[in-house]
Amino acid sequence: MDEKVSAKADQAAIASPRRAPSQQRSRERVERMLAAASALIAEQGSDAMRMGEVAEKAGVSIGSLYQFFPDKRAIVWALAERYTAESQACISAALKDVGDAEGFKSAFSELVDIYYQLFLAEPVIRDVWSGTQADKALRELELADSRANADFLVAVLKRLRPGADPVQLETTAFLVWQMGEATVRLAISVDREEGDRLVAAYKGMALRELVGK
Amino acid sequence: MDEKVSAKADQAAIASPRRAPSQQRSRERVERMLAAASALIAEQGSDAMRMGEVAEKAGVSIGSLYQFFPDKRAIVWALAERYTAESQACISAALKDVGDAEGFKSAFSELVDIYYQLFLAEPVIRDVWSGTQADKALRELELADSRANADFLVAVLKRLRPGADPVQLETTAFLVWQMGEATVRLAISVDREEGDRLVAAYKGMALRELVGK
DNA sequence: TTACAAACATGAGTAATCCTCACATTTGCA
DNA sequence: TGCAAATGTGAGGATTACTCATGTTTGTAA
Repeated sequence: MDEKVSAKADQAAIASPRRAPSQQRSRERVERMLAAASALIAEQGSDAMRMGEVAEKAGVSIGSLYQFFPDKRAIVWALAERYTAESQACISAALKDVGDAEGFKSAFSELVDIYYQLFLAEPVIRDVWSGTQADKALRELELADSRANADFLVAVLKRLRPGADPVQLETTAFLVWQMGEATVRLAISVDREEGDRLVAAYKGMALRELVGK
Repeated sequence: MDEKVSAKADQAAIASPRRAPSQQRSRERVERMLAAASALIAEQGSDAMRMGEVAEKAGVSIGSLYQFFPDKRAIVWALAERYTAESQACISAALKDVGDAEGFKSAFSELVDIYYQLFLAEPVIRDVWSGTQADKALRELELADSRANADFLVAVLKRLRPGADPVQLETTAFLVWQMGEATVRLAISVDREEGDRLVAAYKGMALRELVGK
């Protein structure tokens, strides 16, 4: 009972540590668990995902699941972290070699497309982020991720527009990036045609904002 | 069991109908239930809200709760619907008498401020919408709400820019409105100073997009 | 090879929680 | 006043996240 109380009091607490898999066998089993969770989330959403189903689909016992994941949220978190790392790598790669405004425009446009395709291909991503608002820890992971991504934008923009006010630049970049994430999430929940229009409209809006008309 | 299966199969199903309160006494009790739920959501979030607590706080039995709300989601839905109605009224009022571009600018700016204040003052609102992505029915309510609000914008913009392409206009208005909601939600989850900056940046961005530079 | 500790695996059981249902009480009205 | 419909109740059924006592496998040092 006292355990439950403390869990409530500190909702943002990171899941208490569990053994990390150190043997080949267990590493493979953990992979299977994550793959099973991913598939189930894609089917029904992370909320409807049942720990028993994850275990069954992964071919492990329920106890093994809890050997490596302290609770249900930790599984979602683990998947979220993977996508976060993936997206950051993708962004830094896309923006690394931008030299002028034209280069930025095409790099940014391509970046948005990649994101859009990623979300279209992996409905799990959206679902992994779905609990974002409800789960404080996930919300903060997402915010940190977004800031990190915006920082890439800021770094590039500072090169392109040396005279601009840094605070203004950071605010704009952060906002534009958040808008991009919101747009993509929105785009994949409407029909494809409208989604494409929305993404295109966002691109124009963002570019006007970031590099002027 | 078969009941459970059907519930899973149709996650978006609106909660099965329950008796609507027809007597004065029960109407008051339902109000108390919603007030209790609202207070609990403000404290701990809708996910942590316990039906037993709602009943206790409202001074009714658990059975009475289920007399009027088929399930937990229905309570959240009921609160969400109220805010939806409120916001629509607020928007239509703010945009009703807009005549020219200048009038639109100030009306829009004021509208955003009102929204921002509303979210700042009522953390329940954010929490009510927090499950939005996970809960299909809520997600669709939010989308419908957003479209309805964007339609107000479209109507005004058609008056201000008669020559513009209607599809383009609708896409932009819908996007800008969604961005606004995302901005406000973002703004209240960072510190006040940054939140203010983000909202201001959004206003500039949206107005440039909607009525040009 | 063998002994042994640490890592790993198991699944029946515990606790928390949503929701039902059989029965009691109150209200509006003929 | 009597009665049907509306409302009120809370113990208990059903589901599910998570634990733990116990058994099995693996790496390793003698």
